[in-house]
Amino acid sequence: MAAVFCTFVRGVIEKNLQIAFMTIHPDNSTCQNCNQRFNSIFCKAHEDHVNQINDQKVCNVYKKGQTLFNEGSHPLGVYCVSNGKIKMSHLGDDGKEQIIRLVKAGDILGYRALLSGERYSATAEALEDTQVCFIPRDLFIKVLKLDSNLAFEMMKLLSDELHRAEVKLTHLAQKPIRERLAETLLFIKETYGYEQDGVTLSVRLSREEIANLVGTATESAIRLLSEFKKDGMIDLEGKKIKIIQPKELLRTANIQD
Amino acid sequence: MAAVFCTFVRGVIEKNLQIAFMTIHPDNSTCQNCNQRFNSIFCKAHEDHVNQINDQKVCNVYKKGQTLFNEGSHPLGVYCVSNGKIKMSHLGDDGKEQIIRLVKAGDILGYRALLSGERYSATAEALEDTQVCFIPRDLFIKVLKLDSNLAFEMMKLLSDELHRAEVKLTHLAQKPIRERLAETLLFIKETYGYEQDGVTLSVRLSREEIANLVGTATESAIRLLSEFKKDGMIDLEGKKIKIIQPKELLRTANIQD
DNA sequence: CAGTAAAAATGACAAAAGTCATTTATTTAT
DNA sequence: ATAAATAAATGACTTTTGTCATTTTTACTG
Repeated sequence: MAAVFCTFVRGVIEKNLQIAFMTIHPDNSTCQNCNQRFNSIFCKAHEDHVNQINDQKVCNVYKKGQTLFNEGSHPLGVYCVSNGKIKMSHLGDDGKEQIIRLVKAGDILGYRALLSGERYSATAEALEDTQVCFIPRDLFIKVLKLDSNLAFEMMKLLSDELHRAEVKLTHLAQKPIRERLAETLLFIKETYGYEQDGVTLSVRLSREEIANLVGTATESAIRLLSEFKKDGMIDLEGKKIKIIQPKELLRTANIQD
Repeated sequence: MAAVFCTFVRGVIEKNLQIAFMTIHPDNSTCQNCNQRFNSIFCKAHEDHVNQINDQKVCNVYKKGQTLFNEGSHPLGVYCVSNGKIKMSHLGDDGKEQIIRLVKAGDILGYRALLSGERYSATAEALEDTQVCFIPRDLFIKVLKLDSNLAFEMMKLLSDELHRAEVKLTHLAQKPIRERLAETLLFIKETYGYEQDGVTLSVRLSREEIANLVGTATESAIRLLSEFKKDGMIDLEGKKIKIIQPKELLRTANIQD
C-alpha cells in the first residue's frame, strides 16, 4: 500500500501530506509517508532499505535552543530532519561560534563525522522546534554499502557541500563584509525562503548569529544591516528581516558566478 | 595476493618502489607497481578494478606551470598523481586567486566536480614537473558503483576534505593573518615535508602564492614572513623556506584543536 | 654576462574592521 | 504589568589589513 502511494500518486500525496503533517506527530510518522520523503537523499534509496530505516529509526522533537549533538562527542548515527531548522557551528579557537551550515527539513546531518570516523567537529542546535529521525550508525553504513544509488547520492551531497565550503572560503578571504552580509541574507532566503507575505525571511536569527554566519563582529553586522535598511534594500522589525530589493542585494553581494 | 602485499610487506615495498620510480617513466608504469599503489585511495579497491583502471588509464607529464584543467571546463575523468605537486585554486570574483588545496603524490583530483555533475570549480596547475594518470569518467563511475569499499573510501575522502574546508573557513573568519600564515607554513610542511636537510620546505612557492593560500595581500605575507625570520622562527633564501623553530611556529599559529 | 623583466621588500598612507563603552530597545520572568 | 536581563544600536577610538609607490633583489633571456 505504501509502495503504491509512493510510486504512483507521488505529487498529489506529497502536497496532501505536507498539509496533513504540518504539525508535529513524532509517533505515528513513518519514512514512507514522511513529508520529506521525496525531498531527502533517501529518495534515491531502494524501497527495502527505506523500510529497514523506517523500522529502526527513532523520532525526536528538539525544542528551540536544544542541541542534537555537540562538537567533540561521538557520532552514533545520522539525523534526518522532517520538520524545523537547525544551525551547525564550530567553536573557533578563541571560543567564538562560526556557523558553517543551515539545515532545513529534508536535509540530513551528522554524516560528516560518521563517515570520517571522527568525533563531531560541529555542534547542531535547533533554531526552532524541530522534528528529526535518528538512524543508527550500523544501519546507515550497511544500507550505504548495499545501495550504490544511495552511496552515489551521498558522494554527490558531500561534493556539493565541499563546493559550498570552498566558495565560502574564497569569499571570506577576498570579499569585504558588506558583500558577504548581502550574500548571507540571500543565502538565508535560498535556504529557508520567505514567510507567507513573500518578503520576510522565515527564520529568526539574532544579530550575533548573523555575524557568526558572515564571519564578522556582531557590531559590524548590526551597523551594516542598518545601512542596508537605510538604503531601502531590507527592512528590520526586531528579528524579522524583510527583503525589499532582492536585486539590489544581489548587486551588493557582487557575485560573479 | 595484493591484499597480502597491502597488509604485510607494505612498508618495504613502498620504500623500494620509491627509489625505483624516482625518475619519471610515463609509458612503462602500471597501477599495480605504481610507487603510490599503497598510498592512494585505490589501495582499498579490489584487484580486478585496479587492473581495469590500469588498462584504461592514460599517463601524462605536466611541466611546472602547466594546467591539468581549468575552472569552468567539463570533467572527463579523475587524475591520480604518481609524482609531483599541484595547486588547486579558485578565481575570486575580482580575479584574485585563492588556493584551496595542495595536491601531492598519491592524491587524486578532479573528483569533486565529476561527482557533483558540474564543471570544474577550480583550476589545477603543476607546481613542478608532475606525472599523473588520467582515469576516464565512465570507468571511474563504474568501479565506484561496483566497489563499495572504494566508494566508502571516496566518501571518507570527501568528508575529510569537507572537514578541512570547514576548519579553514572558521580560521579565515576568526584568526588574524599572523596566525594563519604560521598555520599555512605548518600545513605546507605537513603536506610536502622537508628536503633532505630536514628543515627546508620541499616546495617552491612565490610570495603571492603563499598569500593566496593564507588569504591575504601579497605585501602582508611578505612583511610577516620577514617578521618570522627576524624572530628566528624561519629562514628565507629566495623561494626556499626553512623551518627553524617549528614549536614556536605552532605556538604562533595558536591552534587549539 | 649584461640587460631586462619579474619578484620581493619596504615605506607611507588609507581603508576596513574590530573593540570597548554607553544608550536604547526588546524579551523574559515574576 | 513591571523589573530585570538580554539583545540591539550607536559612537569614539584602535588595530589590523590593504593599497600604492618605490627601491632592491632575483631570475631570465638573448
